[in-house]
Amino acid sequence: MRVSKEQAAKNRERILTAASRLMRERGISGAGVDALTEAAGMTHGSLYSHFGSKERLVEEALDYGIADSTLRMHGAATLGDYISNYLSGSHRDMPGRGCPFAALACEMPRQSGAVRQRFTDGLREITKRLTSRMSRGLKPRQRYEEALATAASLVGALVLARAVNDPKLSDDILRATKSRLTG
Amino acid sequence: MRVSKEQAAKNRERILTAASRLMRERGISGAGVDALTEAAGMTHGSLYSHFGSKERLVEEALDYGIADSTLRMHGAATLGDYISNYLSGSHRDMPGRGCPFAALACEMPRQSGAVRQRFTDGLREITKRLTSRMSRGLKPRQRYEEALATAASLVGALVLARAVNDPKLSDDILRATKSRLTG
DNA sequence: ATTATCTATAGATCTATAGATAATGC
DNA sequence: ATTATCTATAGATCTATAGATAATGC
Repeated sequence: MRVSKEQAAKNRERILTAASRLMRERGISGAGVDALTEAAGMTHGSLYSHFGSKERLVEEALDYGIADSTLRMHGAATLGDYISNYLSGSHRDMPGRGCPFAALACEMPRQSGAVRQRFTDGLREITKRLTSRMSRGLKPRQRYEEALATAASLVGALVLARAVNDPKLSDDILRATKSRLTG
Repeated sequence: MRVSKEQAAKNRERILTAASRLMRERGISGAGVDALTEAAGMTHGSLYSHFGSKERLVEEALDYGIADSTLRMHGAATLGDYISNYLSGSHRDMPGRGCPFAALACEMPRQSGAVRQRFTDGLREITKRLTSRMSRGLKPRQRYEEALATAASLVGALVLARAVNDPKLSDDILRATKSRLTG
């Protein structure tokens, strides 16, 4: 049943990407070891040989999703583009490929120190990048605060837009926040 | 083992308040039937005689928490007071008695239609009350959008402030959002 | 010889149900 | 007679471990 080093590395990567996605879709506690490995085409045993425990997989998968998410912001031409994209219907409707901060924030208070640390470091990194895009007219401290407030608005809008049952209200939340931030 | 009608009503209420609190602290999926009834001083059997299923208890407990939360906003003298209170360290540190929207939003996408409906109705009600407190100078539609954007900011800030590991960053998130909304 | 993977299984825990118990309330 | 509560237990599901298997890579 053993596979080549190369194939094993690919399998590890597949567990990671599947975990990163499933966690955002079902929540960390909602993504079981079985579902995580099955989504990567394996049985749960291989999770333990690759990662040792679910908790350590969660740590790596969180980093994986955050890195992806940070890259995407780096890719946006302007802050307005990034905000528009973040608050779009397609982002709302694809949590598995979307912002891990919005998808996982609510569960963080109940996660291990190592997991929360990665979430915190990732948020700090995103904030730094947001800060650098804030109005040049402001003092550094003000730009930092603008960045934090913007991050909170974005996450709150996305989380609420996903939570409500009514598509019209959901769209309103996204649109209202967009015009608040860019208008 | 039977108790008086009066006592039974009290017991039902105690399960409700315990559920409303535990759900906010541990999440809906994290609050098991055993923990919920034990916190009310009973065994899990009584949950089923009072509510029929965990899902129906969740519906009622959500309403219970939302009603409480809405009352608290009604009690604030000004919008600024409400915002200050919402973004305080004590609110952040007491999720069990705090805003159910912030505590439960992330789990809503995976809840039953009935539960999401109550969440949605509750958010609409809060939004209506926020709208009525927005600047008189704006058109009704603008006031509604300001209210939605404010709600998103509040929820996002609280959720992120609870998620991060670093008390300083957590305070910064609350403070930055407060000055954005009131300053 | 090493090791990635699978199978089987342990031991918790979760929601739910059935039936017994015993006090209420007619 | 009704019913709130408890006990026992069913059946899923969850994380984790042990041991077997079989192919890799020295």
